[in-house]
Amino acid sequence: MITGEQVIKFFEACKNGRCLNQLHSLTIKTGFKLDTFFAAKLIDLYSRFTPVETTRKLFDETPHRTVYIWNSILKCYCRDKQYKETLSLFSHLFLSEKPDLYTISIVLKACAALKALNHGKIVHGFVRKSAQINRDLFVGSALIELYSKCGEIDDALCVFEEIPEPDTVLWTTMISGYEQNGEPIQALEFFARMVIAKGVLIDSITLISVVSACAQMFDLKAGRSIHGYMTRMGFESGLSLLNALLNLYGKTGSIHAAANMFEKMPERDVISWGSMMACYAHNGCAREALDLFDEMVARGIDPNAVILISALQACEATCNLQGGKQIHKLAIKKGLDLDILISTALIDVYMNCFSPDEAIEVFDEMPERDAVCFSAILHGCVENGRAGKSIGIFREILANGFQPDAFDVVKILTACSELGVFQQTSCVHGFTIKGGLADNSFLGASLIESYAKCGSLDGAIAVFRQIIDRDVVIWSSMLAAYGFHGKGQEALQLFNQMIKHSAVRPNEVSFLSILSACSHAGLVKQGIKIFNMMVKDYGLTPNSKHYGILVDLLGRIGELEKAMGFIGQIQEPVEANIWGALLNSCRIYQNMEIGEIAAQKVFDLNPCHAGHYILLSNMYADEKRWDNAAEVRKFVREKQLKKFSGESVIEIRDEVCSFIANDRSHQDSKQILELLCILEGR
DNA sequence: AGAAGCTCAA
Repeated sequence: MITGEQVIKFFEACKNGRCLNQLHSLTIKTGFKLDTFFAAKLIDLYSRFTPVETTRKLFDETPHRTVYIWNSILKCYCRDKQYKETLSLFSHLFLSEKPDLYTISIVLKACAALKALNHGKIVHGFVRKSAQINRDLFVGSALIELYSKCGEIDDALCVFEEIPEPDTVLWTTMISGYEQNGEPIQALEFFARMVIAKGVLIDSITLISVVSACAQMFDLKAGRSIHGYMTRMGFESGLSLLNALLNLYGKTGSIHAAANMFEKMPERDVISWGSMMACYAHNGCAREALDLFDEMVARGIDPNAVILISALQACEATCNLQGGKQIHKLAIKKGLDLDILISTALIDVYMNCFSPDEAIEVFDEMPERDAVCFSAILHGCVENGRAGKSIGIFREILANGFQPDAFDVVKILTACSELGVFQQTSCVHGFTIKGGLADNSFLGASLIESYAKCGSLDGAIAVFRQIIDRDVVIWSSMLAAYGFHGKGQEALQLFNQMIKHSAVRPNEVSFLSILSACSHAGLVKQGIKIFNMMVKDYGLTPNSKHYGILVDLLGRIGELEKAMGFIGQIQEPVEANIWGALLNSCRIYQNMEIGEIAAQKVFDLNPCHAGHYILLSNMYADEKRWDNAAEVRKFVREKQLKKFSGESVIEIRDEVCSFIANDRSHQDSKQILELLCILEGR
């Protein structure tokens, strides 16, 4: 017969899990009936050292189950993150046994992890009925955790306030609750309360949350003073705490402080490496982030999803497609490629590296999608000239019940403008009104631009008129809208209305719009007057785009030398099209001298643009310098330069057709007519 | 008899 004392000794020996099998076989061999104490001990040991299934088997074989035994199996499932199973077992337990403090704290933990607030509230109700459970600190901390994980931090505070003498863990749970719920100021205020509270010790876990709160606020000053406090109180060690500090310095852009800390750390884990990488990646040192990633892998540290995301962001920032692809492969190898955050990071990398097809492939394979990844693919498609695809994505966003934000709508309007699709623009307009986004000024400006670019000046005017509170962005976009349509006089009228009858002061963009409108409409004198107004009356500094238009305007009235003089004043690198505009004017006024200078500049800046060579060739021809003309044309032939063709778009029902407006346009029109016939026949 | 709070991305 085995004595109780022997059993206890055996359990002591089993604490490392090694003698577990012997213990179990002993129970079977000796025919020792599992009394409840013994069974409970055994299940508890099994739950620590064996897979859940094995423990479950033992549990199922145990005939008489005490609360202690139930608790062991509940803890086992909870530790294995099988929270739903934990709750389902709890409901079974409830039928036969009365849960104790320990049961309740496990169940509350499962509710918190599942964010099952209603379920948790029922358990809370049960807690309140028992005075003993209600004053238990462990249950209290589980309740606070439940409410704070479910975003109900006020309810968490209510629980906390009811506890007469909260201990360090309870205080810390509250502080971290505020921090996790994006309320770092309250977290620090709570910490201040904790510091002056009597008889409560602050430990390193408390400080982790406090430091994180400082990091969340990007408050280096507060962080430094906490660091100072830590030094005074002797909290200079602890990996997690050092990691939190590393993150603080990283978030506040103190690269040196972070790198210094990282170097001096006695030990580092994945989080240390991840924090340091994120610090580099977010502070414009993407190269260093990737170097660190390589070093980490070389040292045999296994990168997790967070690390891969940081590495992908570093690739994105440096347009490192090769690196991105390598990390993609690694993610596939680790089975992380379908993770929603990894997939989103991959989409961002591919889109930023001008590889929309790869990004779309990643997107198509995602098993589940959230609003963030939809935005990523939408923005990426628009940026990469996949306007048609982006409209499909936008429909998918709506079909999946996600609410696009103003940024998404601005992007989709860019796509509409690019395609020139009036009906789509009009639909999106309707959506902005329904979605309550009509107040957004950037969205209003996008709508104006979109309508104008889709050929509906009336639509643009209607949007403009409906906006009561017009800011400079709205005014500028309306000026630009008149400009697109060659309505120079209307643009000038609007500009006068803006500067005389509104409180809005035109900025650089407004001037660019009005100057461009003048240029398109051939209002040369007015344009030059407005340019002078911009510099003298408004004290704004023109950039190369403003100068470009001025050069064009001066060129039109033959002030070629003056125009060239202005080009000399441009501070930034001069774009090819500015010299191109001057070259064009030189042809009109037959000024070969300046024309040759402009041509040389334009060829240097953009050697592949056939149109500029043809222009020069025509100038030589005008002067009857046939040899020079032929020479230029021969050059174009030899280099196989082609003139870019203009492209037109029409919208038939919901099909978008584009055709190229060159000598083949006849064929294209025929195709469109055929398409029309098919559609009509439907 | 058995127990709690935390750090890297988004």
